[in-house]
Amino acid sequence: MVRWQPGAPERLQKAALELFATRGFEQTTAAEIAEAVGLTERTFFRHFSDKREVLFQGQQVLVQAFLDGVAAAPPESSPLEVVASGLRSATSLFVDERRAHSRARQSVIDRNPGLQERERHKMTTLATTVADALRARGVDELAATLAAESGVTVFGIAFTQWLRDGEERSLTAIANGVFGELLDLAGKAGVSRENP
Amino acid sequence: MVRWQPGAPERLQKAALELFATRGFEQTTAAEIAEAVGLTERTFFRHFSDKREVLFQGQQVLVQAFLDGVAAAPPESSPLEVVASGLRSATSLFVDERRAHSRARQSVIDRNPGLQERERHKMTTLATTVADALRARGVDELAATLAAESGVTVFGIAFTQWLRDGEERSLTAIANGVFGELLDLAGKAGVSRENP
DNA sequence: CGCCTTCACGTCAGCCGCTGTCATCACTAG
DNA sequence: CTAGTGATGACAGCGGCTGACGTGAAGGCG
Repeated sequence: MVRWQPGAPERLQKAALELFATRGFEQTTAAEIAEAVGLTERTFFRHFSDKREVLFQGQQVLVQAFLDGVAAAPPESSPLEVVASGLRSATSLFVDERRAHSRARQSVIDRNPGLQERERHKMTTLATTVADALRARGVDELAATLAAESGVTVFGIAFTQWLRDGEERSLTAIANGVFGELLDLAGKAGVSRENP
Repeated sequence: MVRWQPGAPERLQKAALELFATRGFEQTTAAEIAEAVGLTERTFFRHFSDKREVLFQGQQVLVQAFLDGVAAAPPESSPLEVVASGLRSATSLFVDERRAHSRARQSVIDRNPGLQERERHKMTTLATTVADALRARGVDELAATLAAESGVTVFGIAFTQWLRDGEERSLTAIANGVFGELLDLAGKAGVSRENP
């Protein structure tokens, strides 16, 4: 006789998403989530540092994918080219089968300011980590920060588009387009700066 | 005989910053802040929606300044040029006399993850507002979002540099340099994209 | 002058997020 | 068989935050 069912964190995450989707985030207590899978509130907080985190655990694989892409870039690449490589690696994680789940999750986040705060925080963490990786490649601090932040911005915009109703392109394709648009915008502003 | 001293929100903000700086954010209760200025915890939460907000009220003037700069840009400007105009307007708010206060405030924020989350959230709000202003000028959504987000990123990086020890340039000058570096980075990535 | 409304605040009760502490008990190494 | 190990339960407690209600000074108005 097993004393506990395995996979407590995963079960909690699943139950939390379902409850948040139906009742709303604030109307769901941590104790209710725990009870839904036969655990106690105290155990919930042993697996997740706070109530919001139950929706964000798993972002580490995204960070790692981005980093892998950065590492895969040729040594002579410019900072933004390195970031683009990370972007391709990170976006390739989000295959089409994950779109429905991502939509449900994002819908919950979009309805709660506190969750949006946490999401931005995670993106910032990602940007900081990527910037560190760039500096480790020899990129100076300002360029590294700018390139990393821009890459994460592109990811965020592309991800939002990926979840839109009717969107069928892959996240990688969308991100590539957004990245190109960014270069385009900078190009337009750049020429007018050179010829004022 | 006046029943209450005027300027309760300002007094609370001042006391909060001082207490946060000495004891730390988490070690300071809302009741203590209120008591320090002769008020109750309940009144604290009447002026600030939550404990963190006491450090962020006042960001509205920054948003407005950014918007004013956007509105002041010539109609034929490219999206990033419009954003650069907003950037100049926003950064001009931070005169040298404010540097000490900004440093103290930032020091408190940098020591608490929850406050960092809130700060990022405020920056995102700013970016969204600027993007709306750009779209109102006829910029398409993707370009508006990218340009606004890039502008806020530049602001954030420049602001951090402005607060560094030994830094003596104006925030506007720093932001202008960071903005130029962004265009430069994009230029380098752009040419290699055209000639792969 | 008296009355009445407004408005900023106080008081109180209470929920919930989150934490420290200690006990419990299947499982495992020896 | 015994001594951990590790995930969980039970419980007490603090602090953030809210709703409801009361209170008194300031100001408008007849």
